[in-house]
Amino acid sequence: MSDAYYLQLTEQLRTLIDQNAAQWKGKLPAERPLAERFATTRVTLRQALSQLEGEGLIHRSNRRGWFISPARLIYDPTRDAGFNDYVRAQGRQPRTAVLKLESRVHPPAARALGLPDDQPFQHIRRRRYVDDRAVLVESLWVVPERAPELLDIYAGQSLWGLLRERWGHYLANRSIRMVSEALSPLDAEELSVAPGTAGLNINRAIFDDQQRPIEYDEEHWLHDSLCISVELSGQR
Amino acid sequence: MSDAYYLQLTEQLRTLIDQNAAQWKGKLPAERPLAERFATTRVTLRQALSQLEGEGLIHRSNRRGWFISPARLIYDPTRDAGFNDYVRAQGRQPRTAVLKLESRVHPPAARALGLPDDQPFQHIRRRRYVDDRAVLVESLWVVPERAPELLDIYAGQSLWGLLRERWGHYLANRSIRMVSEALSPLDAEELSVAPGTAGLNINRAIFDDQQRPIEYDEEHWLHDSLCISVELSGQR
DNA sequence: GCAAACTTCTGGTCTATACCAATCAGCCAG
DNA sequence: CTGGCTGATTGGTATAGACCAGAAGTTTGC
Repeated sequence: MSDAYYLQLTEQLRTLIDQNAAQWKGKLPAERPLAERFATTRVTLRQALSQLEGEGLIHRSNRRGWFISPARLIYDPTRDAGFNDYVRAQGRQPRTAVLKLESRVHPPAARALGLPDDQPFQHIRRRRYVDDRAVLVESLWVVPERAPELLDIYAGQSLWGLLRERWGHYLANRSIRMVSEALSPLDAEELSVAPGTAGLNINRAIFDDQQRPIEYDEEHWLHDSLCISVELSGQR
Repeated sequence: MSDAYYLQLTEQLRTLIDQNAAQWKGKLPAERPLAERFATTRVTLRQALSQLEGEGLIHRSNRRGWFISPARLIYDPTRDAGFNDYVRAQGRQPRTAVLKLESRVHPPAARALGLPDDQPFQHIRRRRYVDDRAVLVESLWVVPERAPELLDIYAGQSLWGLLRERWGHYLANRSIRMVSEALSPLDAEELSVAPGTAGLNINRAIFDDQQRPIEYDEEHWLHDSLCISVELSGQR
């Protein structure tokens, strides 16, 4: 094979990680020892590590080092099962941190819901974890008339559950958009990753069964932490 | 701002590209002149370019240089409108190249369709273009009983159209899986991009209205060339 | 007039080295 | 035992220079 050295390195690292995952407890050795071990420079080593990062095998957090990525979370954005149920059903531990609660305008949400640009929303920003790893940040923009006093009540529970139980909203129609992205500096910081880390942006506009707008949802996921899965029946 | 220089560079390049897109006709100047212009090294410049690549603003092809990426294709993997219709409806020019026609086993397809591992399939591999840019490669694995002589007939047209018109199959149930990935060396080569380029892997298992397996589909897209969009109604 | 051969340009890869800032582990004082 | 300080470690960033192989453009030769 006349492949580039960093590609060979990628393969060697892959098997090395595979073999030593248990004893390393999820964290790779430091870059300098690793580079020395393979008789190369950190630059080339990092190129190889970045490959594995792109595949979703490893990731880095802050400046703390390289970590082995857990299995992807299987996620169906078309269903309204709550995040918590989802994660637990896959034998993982969910957690949510509320970052912000405020009332504000947000033209992108307004447009997606067919409302005027100056429409105010109740804005909830939260960060979600799986097994103590932050995997996404999201902003929820809820139409105030549909859920009065939401901001006073909300404390991290399932929003869709709340909408259903307290205000009797059934989320019937939704329009979903998914785009790969590079995380913005803000999103990256809130997820403790480097700016520009690969991410997946999922936006949802949700209406009730009478086509009334309920909420707009902007999610920013780490690219390696989810596997989108949709089951459909009926001809389309 | 105390940001890293390469992040400032990213911003400067962004505006530079924005202003000169027309006169450059989609192709950026070579790396060396660009690096000199910003009084830095190619290494740092490439770091900035890679950021913009991650955002989907620019891409590179082969060793020919950096190019400005066109708008993303809006794509609904749950509908069975053909690729050609799709692309044309968005004012773009579709094209398909057939890379391979053969009969072979493929355990992943078999498993997804609930068939034994040694089940043979009719395998079609094709590359698809939008406005002469290769944006995806895909492998289709069709159950032979459902479409006899497919390999003799097939010449690049819409497969789903063929299945419907010639064999009367209505594709009723499907299970779709989407995962971000790094393109494999093979996929990367067929798309004329560097190995490990960011991609999006979309797999579909498709059944008819009697739950009989029809085909399995593995698509590998360039990450910057599509925007997934799904419209749903009815509670789920 | 056209195809083959050659040259130049360009991105892809790699080495060696250096400095900074965040992190972490260990020490020390209260 | 706790909280703050400190120094070593580590990832992130950057410079400077080099070589290779593929792509593109130009010249040559029939």
